[in-house]
Amino acid sequence: MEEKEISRAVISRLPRYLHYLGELDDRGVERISSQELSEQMNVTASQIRQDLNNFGGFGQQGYGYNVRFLYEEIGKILGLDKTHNLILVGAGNLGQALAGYENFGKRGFIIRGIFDKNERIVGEKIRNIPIMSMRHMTDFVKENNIDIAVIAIPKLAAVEVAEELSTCGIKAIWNFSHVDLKVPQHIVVENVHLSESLMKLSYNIREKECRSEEQ
Amino acid sequence: MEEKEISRAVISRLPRYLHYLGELDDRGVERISSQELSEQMNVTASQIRQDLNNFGGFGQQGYGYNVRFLYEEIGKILGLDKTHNLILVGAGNLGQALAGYENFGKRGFIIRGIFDKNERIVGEKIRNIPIMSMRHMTDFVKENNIDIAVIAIPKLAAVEVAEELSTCGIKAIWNFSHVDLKVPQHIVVENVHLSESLMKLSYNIREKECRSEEQ
DNA sequence: TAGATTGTTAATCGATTAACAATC
DNA sequence: TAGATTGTTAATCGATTAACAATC
Repeated sequence: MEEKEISRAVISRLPRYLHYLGELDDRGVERISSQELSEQMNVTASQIRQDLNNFGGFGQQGYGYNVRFLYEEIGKILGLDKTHNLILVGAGNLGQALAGYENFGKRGFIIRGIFDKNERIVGEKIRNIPIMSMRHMTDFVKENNIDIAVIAIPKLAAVEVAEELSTCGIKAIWNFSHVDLKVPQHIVVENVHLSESLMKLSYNIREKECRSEEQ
Repeated sequence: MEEKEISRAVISRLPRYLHYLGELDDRGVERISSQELSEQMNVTASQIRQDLNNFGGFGQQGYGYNVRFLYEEIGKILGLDKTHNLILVGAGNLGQALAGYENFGKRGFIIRGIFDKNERIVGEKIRNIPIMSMRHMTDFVKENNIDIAVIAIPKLAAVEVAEELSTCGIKAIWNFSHVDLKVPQHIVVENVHLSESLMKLSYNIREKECRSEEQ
């Protein structure tokens, strides 16, 4: 639909707009100006208007933005108006944590099946979702219209699983393993590298200490 | 130590350099040029050299970089040469997953205690780390030289906990709750907002579909 | 109509890439 | 010394901010 490619930076701010608009809506706020929103979110009003105008004019001069309307439009931009079928690969601690997240379901991300290489837990259920054998993963993906695979297994296994998934029509991989997966271009990969996040935190501690010592 | 502020973008690439250098070292590679590394990592050689030279000259003209040496220097920059004492707030699925991550310990991030508001599990242990009552959290932080608190609880509780933590000498918060915490300036906050990551993924699926339809 | 606030263009700022002199 | 590759300066590109005309 859209012509020009929209920058990563803009996209990564959309969920945060959605979040704040959702809260405003919950509090019964009907309209908001870019100025007000910018103060709450600690960004510039100009940035908000620029970001939104990548996707169209959602506001009205002299009025601002309708909170509910903007919330829903951003939801649509992010594809939250559609249901996504997920599988979860890896029923370890992290996998279980992800399976337990109720928010995902609310946003239309539904886990349809869990796969684990440990045959002893195959047949069990987590949150009423069956754990199945890895052998059946690709067939399950094909037969159940699965869009997204969540990879929550160690990195060596992750590389193999990503390869298998590449061949069976998956659209995206949400990767929690600490490795850069190589997949065909038509598959989207979104990485959550927790240890990288923790290292950034560590850097910032050190940096802040140095700074305060200087003074 | 360093004079000029180093940009977020640079910092967020350091863990990835570390990762690749670690793998090279494991494979016994002794030296590497920015050119070679750039090909493996899918970035420009120029960017690698620019990034590194924010922190000093780690290479040698005509030779390149010593893998082991660079690995350790980046580790130091990221503060991985020091041990960090952590507490984990929230012993739910996510908390347990985080407690189980052996990689963190290897990098010097040691979880010293777990806190949960569910008094029934207080006294139990996860990976040999005791679960304690929330009432004792601030004292524990003070007495055990805790630098980092990992917040893995729902957002309402998270806001309160962050406030408590602000008063007892914590240096940083690793925040997994879906809320922007407001803490004093001297405290570092690093957010892991999983639902935002999933929304970005969702956007990219939609975007890629539109693009392929166009052709 | 007057006031407010958007949408959008122009200016600025910062980050990335290219180029090359320095040097191992 | 010749070749390679860094460290660093300059050029380009992109993203953010400022400004303001359009318009509700």
